[in-house]
Amino acid sequence: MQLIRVSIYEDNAKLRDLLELLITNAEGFVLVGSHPDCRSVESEIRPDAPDVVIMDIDMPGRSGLEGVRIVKESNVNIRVIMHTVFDDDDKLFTCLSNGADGYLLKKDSSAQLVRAIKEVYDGGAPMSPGIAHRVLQAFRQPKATAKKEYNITDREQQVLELLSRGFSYRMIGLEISISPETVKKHLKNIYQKLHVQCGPEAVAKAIRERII
Amino acid sequence: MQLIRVSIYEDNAKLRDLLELLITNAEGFVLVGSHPDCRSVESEIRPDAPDVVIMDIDMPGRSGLEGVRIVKESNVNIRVIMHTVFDDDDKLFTCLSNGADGYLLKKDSSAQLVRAIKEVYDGGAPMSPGIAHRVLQAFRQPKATAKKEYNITDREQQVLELLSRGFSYRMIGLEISISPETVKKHLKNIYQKLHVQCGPEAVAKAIRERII
DNA sequence: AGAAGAACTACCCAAAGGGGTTATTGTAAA
DNA sequence: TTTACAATAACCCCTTTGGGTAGTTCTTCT
Repeated sequence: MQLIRVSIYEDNAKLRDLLELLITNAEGFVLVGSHPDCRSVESEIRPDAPDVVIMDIDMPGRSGLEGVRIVKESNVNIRVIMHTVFDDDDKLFTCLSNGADGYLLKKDSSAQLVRAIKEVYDGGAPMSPGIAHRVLQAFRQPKATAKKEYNITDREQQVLELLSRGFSYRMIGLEISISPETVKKHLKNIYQKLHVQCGPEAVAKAIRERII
Repeated sequence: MQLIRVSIYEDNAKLRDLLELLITNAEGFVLVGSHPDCRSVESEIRPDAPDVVIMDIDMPGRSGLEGVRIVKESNVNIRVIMHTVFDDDDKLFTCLSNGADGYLLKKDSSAQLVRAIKEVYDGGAPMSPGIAHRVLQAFRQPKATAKKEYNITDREQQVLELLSRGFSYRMIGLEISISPETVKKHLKNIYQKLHVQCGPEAVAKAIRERII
């Protein structure tokens, strides 16, 4: 069986030593790199040639948020597991959009970390339970929530939707068989309800709040 | 320790029996319901009062896609684990947006299912490795991809971004210190490149294609 | 029964948007 | 060195947008 090549990025020397020990002694792994920060990731990643990178987020000079992006840009096949104390949404989703393949909290056990490395190597996406839950929650449709929040009526939503598809007031009126003046009135109400000034801003807000 | 109340929705009688047996014999669980389809979820969910629901997707009459939505509408605190042979993206993401808390494939082992029930009850989000990977991939930013696709320049992107925030041509010009006429010129080019007719449509497309 | 609000229409008017055209400058690729 | 194109700016001209105001009808809630 092929050994899994693991590289570590972790600024805390004690924890880094611990991780080194863990990887070195675990069955099936070989430690190919261990670095205190991401300042030279670009030049380290080629000689290390890891299969899996364990990446802390909070490091001096250059954070793991950038680190994961750079590693993934150099080679998408390298799996990156974030390993951090942070569990705030901002950092989490930044990591994910930058290409992280897993997200573990430092409070998780060594055994879990070892399992996670195997899992990510096999094409999985290991996450701490709470993290996984937050990720799934991001897919939940607030649905009518935002629409209700702003008191947008069905008709207003329909007008907004047509506006976002490039229809002029006149065309919207023809499409849903009302006067362009009424279309205008609906939009005036929409702008008030969404607290925006104009069409483009309304469309942007409506899309971002999932109203349309 | 509190027993975890589990309810099953599975049309295959053999598998349903197997699941019943599994739940009944596993430590810490109590089986409170077992149904061959979702046709009467609304009326079953109250008397069953489950903590966790195991839900197949492909069932006669009403699919688990609707099932999970209905369960979650009745009570968001009930955790729902999808349990299916399907692993196509469409069904997966429909489940998630309908509120599923976990997603296991039937090829996974009984032990994994038992672990998953405990995990979801504790606020986690158990997923088969391949599923978790697909979920994370959905967060990956195509980033500059769409921008490149349409040949949108940095300046054009910047103008578009300000437009989406409700700035008029004049205000955009003041903001980035160029003439409003130049702003107009940039937008004319943007509309051509994005194949749209007007501001609202451009903003809608730019957001949906992740250009801004 | 009365109040509230959604949906509808209309008019005035000023500001903004958007198509077409032309032209200069700087930078980067061929 | 030519060529291409991003970024800049300006002009004409017409359409569209959006604020203000005022009013009708219909449904729904109290």
